[in-house]
Amino acid sequence: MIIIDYKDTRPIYEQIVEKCKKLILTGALRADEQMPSVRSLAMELSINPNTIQKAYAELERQGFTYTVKGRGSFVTGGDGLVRQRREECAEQIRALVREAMEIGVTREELIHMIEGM
Amino acid sequence: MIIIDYKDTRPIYEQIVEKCKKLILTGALRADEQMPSVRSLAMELSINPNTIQKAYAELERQGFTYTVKGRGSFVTGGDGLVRQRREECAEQIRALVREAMEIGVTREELIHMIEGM
DNA sequence: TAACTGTATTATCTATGATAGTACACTTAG
DNA sequence: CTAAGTGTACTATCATAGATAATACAGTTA
Repeated sequence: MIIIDYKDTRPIYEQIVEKCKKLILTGALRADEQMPSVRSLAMELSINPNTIQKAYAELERQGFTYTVKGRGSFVTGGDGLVRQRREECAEQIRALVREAMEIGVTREELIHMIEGM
Repeated sequence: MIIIDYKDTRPIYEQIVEKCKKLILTGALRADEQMPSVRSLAMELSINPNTIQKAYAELERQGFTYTVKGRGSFVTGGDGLVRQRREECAEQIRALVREAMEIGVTREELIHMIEGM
């Protein structure tokens, strides 16, 4: 289920891309499963089809989906995406940890925080 | 030193706010130290003074600086800011860790990663 | 064939960011 | 006191990105 947050400053198509990526990575949308059609999703979210198309084009560009003209958009198979996302996650965490350390947070505090989750 | 990245999609004033916050939190700009004047910084970065003013207003709104009319803008003292930023950092890390775990990364892997930094 | 897919194009509207120019009140060095 | 420096406020204008609107076309499939 996709919900648009109109208070969010980020553009709608970007929110859709991010939400779809999460659904795919968590397995909510399975490999080779068909994505909702451009028009139906636009109708469902009460937004313009062009906005959905922009989101879908970006998803395909990033390798999360593939499209067959006349048939629809489908979720890319394989776990390469998950591995890729893991690396991205790791890099983001590293960057934040670096920043935290710069202002005096210790390794121990961070580890303790993660252990307590 | 502040450098504007024109490839960055974020607005200039936002980049300036973020950079100043980092300089303050890391101690590069010390408490009660005077910030560059709106006009001089605008000149230095070759951008409009209004853009600097917008960034400075935001910095003050977030409590990072205080201003005295006719004198200038100054860095806020105290370590309340650092504590606040620590909390923000922690929350961001928690969110990322949650996401990482959703796609199968284990606590142990994360902790090992941090220990190795 | 009809109804569905994705894709492409053009035009328009809106909001945001940035610029430009000016003005005013305050502080301070001279 | 004056001049030059501060922050602040305001209006107008421009550029761009995001979103909408309305069509149109090619491919697929029941």
